[in-house]
Amino acid sequence: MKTIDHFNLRNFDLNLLIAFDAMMEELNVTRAAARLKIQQPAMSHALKTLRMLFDDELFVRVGQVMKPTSRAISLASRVRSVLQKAEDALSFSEQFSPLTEQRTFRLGFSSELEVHLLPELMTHLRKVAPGVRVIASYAGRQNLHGLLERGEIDLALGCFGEQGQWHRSEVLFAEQLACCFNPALMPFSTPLSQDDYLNQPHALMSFSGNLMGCVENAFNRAGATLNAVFSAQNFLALLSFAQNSPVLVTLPNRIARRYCAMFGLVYCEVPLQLEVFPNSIVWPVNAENDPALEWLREQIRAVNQRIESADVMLH
DNA sequence: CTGTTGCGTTCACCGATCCA
DNA sequence: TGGATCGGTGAACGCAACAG
Repeated sequence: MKTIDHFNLRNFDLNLLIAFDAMMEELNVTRAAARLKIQQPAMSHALKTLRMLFDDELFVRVGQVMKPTSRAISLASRVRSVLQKAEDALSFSEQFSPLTEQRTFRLGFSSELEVHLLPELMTHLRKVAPGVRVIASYAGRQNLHGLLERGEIDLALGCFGEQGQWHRSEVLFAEQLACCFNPALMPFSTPLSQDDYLNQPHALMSFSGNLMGCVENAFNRAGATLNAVFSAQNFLALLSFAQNSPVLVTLPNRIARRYCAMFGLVYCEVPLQLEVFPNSIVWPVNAENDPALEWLREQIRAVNQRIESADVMLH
């Protein structure tokens, strides 16, 4: 194994590498300083020291951004690799022991997964890890990154779209859309025809403050336009609405299957070729090697698998 | 206990650049 | 062209750690 020159490293403030990495991320001294929770002059001093040590400007101002020099660009990946290894080494802990461990996990859920997966996950965790506690909160596309970045949640579950560079994700399952309606108010036979589906007023789940929410693009790509008259974040409001009104509710397949009958609604598939919506587990990259979170992800996968098998048996 | 050192902060000021 | 914004620099100061 190659030996480490401790004397040389002792004379190099490793915080400078963190400053360098922050500068590469932000390309702005003030924002890089804010990222490190120091003031801009301190960041400026750090940059000055880095310039002296590497004998290169590293970042030159071009207009409103600090453009990295070729030397900075070539250093970037090596610096990131060093920091990643340091973080991995420091975050390493003993193997997680579910039977004895006392730990509180903070999980962010999209609203449908909170209802559909969380109860079964909790039932499972109570059996296999009695010392584990869970604080669940809402996580959506808009607030996911902030929640993970600020460490307010350990991981998130839901349909979130693209992930940032500092996050890792794995697809848990691919969700399709389904629809349901009150047969007493809408006397359609199932499966629904495309015309019947498209010509009726619709109610959908939306977290973005508009009527169609994140499914809008999927319908656009399928060349379909829905007459959306109502959207809500909570699917119970949609089902309750459809119970009393002649309206088609389009919502995630799993939710539709499980809750339609409770509201006296008929379940059917959406008569369109729509893309699927991947529901993922998302966690910050710095928790990559946390054995407790690794264990938890495994439990989530197992519980999800069980739910999927039960759904298949039922339908 | 005291002086030294290192680091970060606030403050002030300057220069470069952007934009209305 | 002047105001706004941003980065760079230096002085003064506070604080904590450390050595003697």
